[in-house]
Amino acid sequence: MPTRRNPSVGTDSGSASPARVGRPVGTPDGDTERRILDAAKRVFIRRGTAGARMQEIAEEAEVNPALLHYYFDSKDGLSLAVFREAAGKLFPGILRILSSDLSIEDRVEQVVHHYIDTLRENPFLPGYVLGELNFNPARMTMIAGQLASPDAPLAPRAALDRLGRELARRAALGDFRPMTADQFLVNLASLCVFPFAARPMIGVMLGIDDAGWQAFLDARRAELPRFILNALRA
Amino acid sequence: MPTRRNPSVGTDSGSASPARVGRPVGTPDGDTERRILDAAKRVFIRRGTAGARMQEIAEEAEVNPALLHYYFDSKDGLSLAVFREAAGKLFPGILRILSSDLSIEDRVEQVVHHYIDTLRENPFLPGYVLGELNFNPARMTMIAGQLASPDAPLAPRAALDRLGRELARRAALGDFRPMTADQFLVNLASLCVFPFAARPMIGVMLGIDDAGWQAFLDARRAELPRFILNALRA
DNA sequence: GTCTATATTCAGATAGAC
DNA sequence: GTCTATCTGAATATAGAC
Repeated sequence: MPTRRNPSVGTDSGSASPARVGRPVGTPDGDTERRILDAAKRVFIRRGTAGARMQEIAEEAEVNPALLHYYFDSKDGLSLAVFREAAGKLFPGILRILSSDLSIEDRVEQVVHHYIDTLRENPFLPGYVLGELNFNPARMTMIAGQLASPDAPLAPRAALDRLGRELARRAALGDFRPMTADQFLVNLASLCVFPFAARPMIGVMLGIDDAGWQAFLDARRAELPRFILNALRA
Repeated sequence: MPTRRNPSVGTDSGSASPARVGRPVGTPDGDTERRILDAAKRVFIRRGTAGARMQEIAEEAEVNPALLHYYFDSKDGLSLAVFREAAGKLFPGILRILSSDLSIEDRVEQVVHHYIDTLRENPFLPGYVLGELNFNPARMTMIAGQLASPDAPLAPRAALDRLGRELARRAALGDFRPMTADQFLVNLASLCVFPFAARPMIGVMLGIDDAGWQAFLDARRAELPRFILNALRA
């Protein structure tokens, strides 16, 4: 039975320079736990949780398969660690920006730019997270606590209520048409995230290749804030 | 080796009333092939393609597990049949409406109502199709031919070009801000489809239960057309 | 067309040496 | 901490009787 069951992923403050004896040739002596997690991220995102194989992860991490269990106990444990990291990239950003003191106009632009920029670098994140949540909705409540982080000091509901008051204030001023914070958030997330989740579908429907996709994203990044603010306008 | 490898799913014009001998008690003598496909749809959508088990499908269809192979050869064959049907519910509708001769305004409203109404009845469809396409993008090209059906006489690209000309005409009239048909289509699909794919996430973020979700959809169905048309307005 | 029984393959997990 | 060797269970698939 393994001894070191993974307590909770993160920057392990462990022993600085481990013995080099027995380490396979050609393998950089980086933190094994980290290497496994990074490989797992790639494989889980590529194949989905159910489709991923521990074997493939071990190969991609260039470690012995048994080590996955040493560090993460089970496939389920590993997949949870991966999901935590993935969700951590997707959720806190928008909440932080929407909770800020910027004008609604600036918040919209920042959200759009934030999402398009980060998802461009992690294009498969939305598909993975959405898929995972569909097949295993409990995962969402598991990470709910993580949503209100030091990064995003407000819990979602509190942040949304505050946003709703601001929207109502601007509506009273005659700037905006009335809209609940809930619909506003969903509209924003839909327009930013969906295109990435639907990338393969869009590619075929629009008949575009990778270059066309990048151009499409460039245009979208520039146009979307105006589109949203125009929709909001009274 | 099975004899009857499934040629192509559909209303099988097969022998009307099969012999009742040997049929398990309590089982309605409906078309077995159809029963399998319906059960498979439910299971694949619930668990994802990789997570689904032939065993579970057989139980849900109340047929002997070996029959799945008799009718559909392999798990892969069955999953393809399921995906075809699912995609057939998701794609042709929007293309048909967008290709129609209605005003842009009416087309937008019809698309919104069409999607919210059909997805309400099949809430897991988007998550399943998007997930499947993410892990197996080739499936999209496999069904590309199906997109231009008798239902939607135009191929996607042709339909979009026509739509683009109409948008340009209305922009020239000063009705709309300029927008490509590509962005227009993605905006529309995002706002209609994403909320269903993200249902579990939204439930937690907004802190709503099933009743709250239905109310949210009611509001959305009513507001979304105006939101979109307002965004489009010059 | 439907069933029982079984072959085969493979994945996740563990024991125990080093 | 890392390795080899192996167990165990499960899942897809097929053979062949009826």
